[in-house]
Amino acid sequence: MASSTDSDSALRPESTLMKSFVGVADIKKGYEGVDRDKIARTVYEASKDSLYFNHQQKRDQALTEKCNALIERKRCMEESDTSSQLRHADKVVARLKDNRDLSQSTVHIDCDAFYASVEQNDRPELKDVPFAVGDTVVAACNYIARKTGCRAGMVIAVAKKMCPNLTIVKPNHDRYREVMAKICQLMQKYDPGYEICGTDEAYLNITKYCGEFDVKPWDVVESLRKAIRHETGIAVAAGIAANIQLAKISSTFIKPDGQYQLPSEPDIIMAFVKDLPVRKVTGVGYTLDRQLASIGVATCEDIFSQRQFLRDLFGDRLFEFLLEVYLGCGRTELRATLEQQKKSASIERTFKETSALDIIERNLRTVCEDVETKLKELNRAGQTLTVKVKMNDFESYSKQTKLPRAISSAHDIFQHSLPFVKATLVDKPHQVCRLLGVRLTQLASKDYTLGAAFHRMVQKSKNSDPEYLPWAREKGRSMPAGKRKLGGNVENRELAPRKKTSNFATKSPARNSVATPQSPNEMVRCPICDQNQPPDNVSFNQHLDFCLSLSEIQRYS
DNA sequence: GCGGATCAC
DNA sequence: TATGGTGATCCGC
Repeated sequence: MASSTDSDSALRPESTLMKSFVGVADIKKGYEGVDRDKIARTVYEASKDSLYFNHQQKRDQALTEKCNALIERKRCMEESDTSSQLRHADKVVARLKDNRDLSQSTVHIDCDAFYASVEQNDRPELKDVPFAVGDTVVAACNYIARKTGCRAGMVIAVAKKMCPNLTIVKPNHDRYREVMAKICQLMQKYDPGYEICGTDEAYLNITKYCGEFDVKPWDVVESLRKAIRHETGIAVAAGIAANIQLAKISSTFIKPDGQYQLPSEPDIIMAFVKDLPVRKVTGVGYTLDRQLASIGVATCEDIFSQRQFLRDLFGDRLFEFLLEVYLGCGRTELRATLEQQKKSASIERTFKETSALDIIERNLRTVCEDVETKLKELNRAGQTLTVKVKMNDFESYSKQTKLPRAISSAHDIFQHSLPFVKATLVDKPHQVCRLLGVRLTQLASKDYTLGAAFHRMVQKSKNSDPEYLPWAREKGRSMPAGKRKLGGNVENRELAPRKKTSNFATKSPARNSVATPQSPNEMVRCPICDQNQPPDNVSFNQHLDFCLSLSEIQRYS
């Protein structure tokens, strides 16, 4: 194992490290006939002395060890009796077969080299030159560039080495969103419950549409593709199959342009999947592919022949997933994009490496402000905070904490994040920081956060009883000047600016001073503002915090 | 609940 | 001239 780090063996074209440099060029369209060794060598030469290389090497070695452990465990199993595992696997196969639903028509739409296509349409002069869209890292490149080995994920400096006359185009995300919105508009006609996946892919279930208008899936997809082509100039590949996993594979079959329909018959599906490399299946990435390969699973058919080992080696979830892959099972219900609600909001940013605390603090503050902006757009606040710090050596550390209540202001996020960042820096004294990230999860509707409660109260006081606010009642004051605009805004904005109200949310007053109601159906009267409140613990305590802090605001305004 | 990993795009 | 950002999920503890 240790010998795998020897420089000569690592340099061999077949070494796993070199394979990792080839990256997605291994499986993507446009790289047929491209010299993979050349890609690997160029990447290697360009990065061999960097800290990034060391990190990659470390990861590669860890994965190699994991694979060796799998091989060893499989050998142990082979020496013992695996008949019960085999029986179990067959039982699961039978169950999955029984539950298989082949009645639906699902479609996968895949925009060809999306960013590159959009740019090429907007700037015809790019048509005949190799170019890549990206900013330090290639996000997408056209087919001319792919021929030279340029690929997504490659550092632009390296891509230029592979392709000296490569033109670089800065990404224009607003424009891509605009084009995608147009495409969505067209898809809506066939399935309003369509599901967007990333920036350039989508799934549809057109079963209902086909039934209603008595049309064939093939024809529906043909007109959809034509419409997209006509309206946006983008070529799309489409796969039609019984579920979205199969539809996706089908579309990559026909890429970059065209459509492919996989008949919904068990035998045909199984034959279609049989020789497919598992790496082509969504959900099987680089690492899982290597682990599977180490125990003799390269194609979907191999999953079946090794089925008695998979549960012990990979766990229940993965075991069942793999059997589904073998059978060609998949999802047919879509998660409608229009109704989907986000589960997290995060920002992470790489910057010029530094160990200066003041700069790091400034960067953290910026990150927190951007998270605040994002939460505002979602009208959400998050109760679980995750802070991430990546060091110079590309090792990253994260800390997750569940907060006593949901937060959303940059100030609050910053206050909670800073201690962890500081602790990490102290922990790794010789290291330099290169990235900071902040994520909020457990997103709660902003209706139950302080800012929104404030907003509602202001609305109420404006619309009905001007004497409603406690401080107004007591002292006859109007709204603090800085907050006045809140009342008139359409969107639920959070309290801003921060300065005057800094202890509004940070210093949280005693939260457990009042007994909470027992009966779930009764409203409960707040002892401070005298208004009825919803009876559940969480929102009641939040309301209480809020009312208590109003007196603070009053003091400072 | 927490931390690390993986995966997709 | 030098390795991204966002969101989701899973595993093991």
